[in-house]
Amino acid sequence: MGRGKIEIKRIENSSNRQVTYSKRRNGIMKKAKEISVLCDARVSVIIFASSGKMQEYCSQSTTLVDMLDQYQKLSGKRIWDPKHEQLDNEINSVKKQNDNMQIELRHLKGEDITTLNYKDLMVIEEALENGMSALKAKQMEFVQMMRKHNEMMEEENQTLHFKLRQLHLDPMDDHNVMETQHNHHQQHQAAGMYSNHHHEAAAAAGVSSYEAQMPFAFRVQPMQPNLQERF
Amino acid sequence: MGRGKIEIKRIENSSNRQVTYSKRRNGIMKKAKEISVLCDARVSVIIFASSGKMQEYCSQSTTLVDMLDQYQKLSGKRIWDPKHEQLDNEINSVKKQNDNMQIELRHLKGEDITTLNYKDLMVIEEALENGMSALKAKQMEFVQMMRKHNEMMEEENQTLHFKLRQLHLDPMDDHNVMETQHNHHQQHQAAGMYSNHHHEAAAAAGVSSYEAQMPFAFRVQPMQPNLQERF
DNA sequence: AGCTATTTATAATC
DNA sequence: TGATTATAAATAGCT
Repeated sequence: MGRGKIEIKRIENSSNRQVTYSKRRNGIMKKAKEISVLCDARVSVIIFASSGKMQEYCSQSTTLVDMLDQYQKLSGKRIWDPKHEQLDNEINSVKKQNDNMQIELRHLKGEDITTLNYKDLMVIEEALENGMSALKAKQMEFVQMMRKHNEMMEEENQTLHFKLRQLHLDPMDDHNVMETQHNHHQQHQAAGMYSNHHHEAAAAAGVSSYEAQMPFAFRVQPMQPNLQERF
Repeated sequence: MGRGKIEIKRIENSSNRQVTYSKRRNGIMKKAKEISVLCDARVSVIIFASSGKMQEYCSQSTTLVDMLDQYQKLSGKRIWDPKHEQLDNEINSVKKQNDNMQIELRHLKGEDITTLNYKDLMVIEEALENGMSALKAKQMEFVQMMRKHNEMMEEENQTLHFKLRQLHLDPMDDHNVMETQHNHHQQHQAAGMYSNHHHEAAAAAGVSSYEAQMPFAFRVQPMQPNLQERF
């Protein structure tokens, strides 16, 4: 129905194809609307262009889901169920993984091990020992970081002491010294389990006893700001 | 397109309506096929007559389910049952659990701990220590079980030695003694890492040196049959 | 269901 | 793209 008759086969000219697609698609949609009105029918049309663009029509009186539900009933074909099955399988597989991990986790935490044989226990022991040694290595990193930090503080401390001694007659400075020493005690407590490492570091660095007992003194800004929040 | 023009509104004459439905339905299906061939399009048409009768068309190259899947993606509308959503949620929740467990597991194994802060490390350390101590307790159970078993063997051993001494002139018995001692050596090797525990146990029990060097002798049936397979 | 006069869709063209 | 138009196709009303 046009200036010339055409064969029903793929239109090779891509631009012609696009034009024809658009015209005929509109035609189909129009026909779908018409039949649904004229004949009281329910129609669903979904159409994808080769470009991937989609267009749909669904009669006013109904919804796609309703139609598909009825389609399933009448055709006996199952639209939803394969999808359900797929999801069910996925759930089961993931749950299985989950259970296995949970068991492994509980074993590593020393739970539910009463039924294990000796070989299983050996495997767990090895895992725990590996974990523990990696952990200790990481903890040691922190300790080293702390030591280094403290050493720097010691140096700064000494420098500041020296400068202070040169100005020891200024009463304003004396006042400051008292305040900073008060702060220092709070910090020392906050350092918690690492305060003793600090002393070791001081001893190892060969500083005097008096200076070793003055950690963190006179500090205003932390030299490694991010260090604090990691502890 | 017919002998007369018609208005697009419900055809009241039921038999006319039925005839028109049939003709136009065929027309739509034909058009659907044509556009899918001419323009390389994928088309799905589902149509229900007011009588309830259904007819469908779907392009050769595809399936209804595929089209609906793509429809969902492109339109964002949800076709699939609420049940699907439920399943999807379940999958996501289980996967999340899964991920968390995996992370915990890796941490306990000493993996991926470089980014952790000190508090996290302490938590892991505590878990590892708990696990280790539970493990050691369980291992100790095995050792105790083994000790007990060995003690019983020692007793049995002594008894049998005594009985054997009373019969020492019988040449048939002498022959038996040689055979059982041969067996005993094989068993001793098979005991593996626990052979030394056995000796300790024997020493702790206060048995004589000679008897301590004769473990598992003369045994025909294991006294705790299930013990074997747990090692 | 077929037929056919007529309307409608659309291929070619601008 | 969009409009036009000659022509093919669809189909309403009839049998």
